[in-house]
Formats: sequence, structure tokens, C-alpha cells
Amino acid sequence: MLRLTKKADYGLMALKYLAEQAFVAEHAGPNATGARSAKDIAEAYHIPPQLLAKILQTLARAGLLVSHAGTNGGYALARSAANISAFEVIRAIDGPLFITSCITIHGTCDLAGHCTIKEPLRKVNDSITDLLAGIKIADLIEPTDHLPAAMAGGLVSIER
Amino acid sequence: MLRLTKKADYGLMALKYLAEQAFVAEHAGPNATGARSAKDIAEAYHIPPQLLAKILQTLARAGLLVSHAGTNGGYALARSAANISAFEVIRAIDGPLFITSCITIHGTCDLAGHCTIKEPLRKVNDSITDLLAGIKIADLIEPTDHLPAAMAGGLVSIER
DNA sequence: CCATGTACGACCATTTCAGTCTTGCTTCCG
DNA sequence: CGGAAGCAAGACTGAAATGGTCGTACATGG
Ligand code: SF4
Ligand code: SF4
Repeated sequence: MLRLTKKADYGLMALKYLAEQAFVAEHAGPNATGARSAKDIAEAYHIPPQLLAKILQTLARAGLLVSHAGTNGGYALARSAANISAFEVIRAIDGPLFITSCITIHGTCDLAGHCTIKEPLRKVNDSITDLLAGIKIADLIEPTDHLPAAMAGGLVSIER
Repeated sequence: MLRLTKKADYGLMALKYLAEQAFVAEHAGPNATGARSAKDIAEAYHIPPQLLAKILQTLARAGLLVSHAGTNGGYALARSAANISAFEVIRAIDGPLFITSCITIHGTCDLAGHCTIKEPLRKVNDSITDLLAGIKIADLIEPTDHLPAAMAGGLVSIER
């Protein structure tokens, strides 16, 4: 059920890494960008560099990252870490796929008409979306004992 | 992202159908069982009968349905419709798969050690689980304008 | 004993995922 | 200027999951 692709997984990791870099850069000096090359990130987490590169490209195209080519180039967050949600990352990488086949592209599932379960499921889907949207990558940077904000406060409406 | 398999989809539909049957049976007479054959359900929703049969068998094995072979046999809910959660159905059909590769079987993902994103993701996973667990099949039987209980009340803690 | 129905497993086609390779373009730096 | 470092983009491949079929065996009511 509900599987997150490894690519999205990698994407999240990379984002987190860049967020950390941005954080230290901010405290290091005014002209530090926090940019890192795809290779650097890949090495840090032991994931295939080429694959990560492609993921980062996708993320950049989606506007979540800014890229800079050439020597000493690399990627950096386009926005503040607290301003990028896990949902955006996932959607950028895996596409606007949702739990059922019918929700995104109207007409995919041939049982559209006589499906009685579609509407309720759409609500569930929305709930999950909201949940994910409420989680920012800044939330997953803390040192594990301090709960992420979205989770610490603890309540998320699933009404939509 | 987060895709629900079609089998689970079918399973949910069948469950809902059975729930409806149980409801009318209850109001029809004391000895009405509400049992329906796999073929009946498949025809009602235009889904491949053989496939549905297999799904129902799985569900029965998981204890969500009771089956009765022979003429006039079929499947019926093992419990009350308000007492079966969507989560159980999905898990019974798709297995205990979860969003990341690491959560269920400890040791699947080879990056286990240096993965910094694992714990936060586990929390997200739990949140989704809770959300799903809070949705009973009775909730998706209502005539669409009345929101399911789990959604109407509207608040679910994602702290775990 | 036979029609109806479940039970179970093997099988197959198609799609998706994960990962690699190749080729080209951009920018910095000496 | 000219390379090295780096991004950009696409084609391609192997492996796995999905969705679905078939065949056979067993149970049960009439
Ligand atoms: S229309 Fe119904 S059966 Fe088809 S994908 Fe949507 S929920 Fe599933
Ligand atoms: S250990 Fe990290 S990379 Fe591996 S599956 Fe879990 S979250 Fe993803």
C-alpha cells in the first residue's frame, strides 16, 4: 500500500542535506551560498550519483532548487527550508499521482460511473495531501529528540 | 506517489457492497445473511470476476469476511461495517507495505545507517496509518452529502 | 450426482521503478 | 584560450510489481 518511490526518498534526503548546508552557510558568512554539487550529496548518502543528478534536475525544473553550472556550481534551495513542503517534493518527482487511478486524470478508470467508493476515497486522498503539505523539510532537520513542529503541535484537520 | 493498488480499490468496493447487503438483510428478516457470491459483486461493479474472487479469498483468510461454499453460498462481513477499517482491508490485500522500504522489514534499505530522514518519515507513515485506521467501511456508505464520521469531526493527531 | 460456488496456485502481459550510459552545454579559473 | 567541473536531457536496460487469466480441486445444497 501507499508506497513512496525511492526517488522521492532520495529527493527528500537531498533537500534535507541542502537545508543543512544553507543553515551553516548562513551562519558562516554573507556570501556563502550553501550550494552543493550532485556528486557531493550522492557521496554523503551513498546513493547512485547519476540517479541523484537526475532527481535534482527534476527538482530544479520544478522550481524547488536553483542550479548553477560550471566549476564550483551545484544546487541550492530556491526557498527557505521552512517553506518547502514534502508534498511539493514528492509531487515534483513522482508526478501528480494519487491513491486511486481516477482522481488525477478524470477518465482513467473505466468504472468511473458506477464506482461508489470514489468520492469517499477522494477525501482520504485530500487528507493525506494535507498531511504531507503540512510537513516542511525544515521539520525533518531537527536532532531527532525535538519533534518537528507540524508533529509536535500535533493536530491537523482532515476535513476538506 | 502514494498509490493504492487496484486490488485494494476493488476490495473496498466489495466490502462496501457487502455492508449494504448486510444492512438490507438486517431489515428484511432475521434469517437473511446478506451473503453474496463473488460473481454477483463483480457484475455489480463490472470488475473481472476471477480477480475479485481472489481478493475476496484473501479478505476471508484475513478474517474480514466469512465465506460459505456451495449453492447459495458467498461472502458476508465477518464483523459489523462500523468495525472494519480501511486500513485493515488495504493491509490484508497489499500486505504490510509502507511508504518507505525501511519501515516494515528492518534491513531492506542498505542505507539504513546513514539515512537521516528515516525517523521523520516513519512518523508520517504512522500518521497515514492512523488516518486510514480511523476510516471504517461504514463511513463510505452514506449518501455522499453526509460526511464520514472520521472526517466530519475532523481532527486527527499526527503525533505518535 | 450435479450445479453452484469457494480455494488455491501457477502462469502471463504490461507497466513502473531504479539505475546506467551517452552526449551536449555552461561557467569558472588559471 | 582551453580545459575541468558541473549541470541538462534523453535513450536505454534489467528487475520487480501489478493486473489479470486459467485450471483444477474441494464443499455443499438440492
Ligand atoms: S473510479 Fe472507483 S474503481 Fe476507479 S479508480 Fe476511482 S475509486 Fe477506484
Ligand atoms: S533507510 Fe532512509 S533511504 Fe532507506 S528506505 Fe528508509 S528512509 Fe528511505
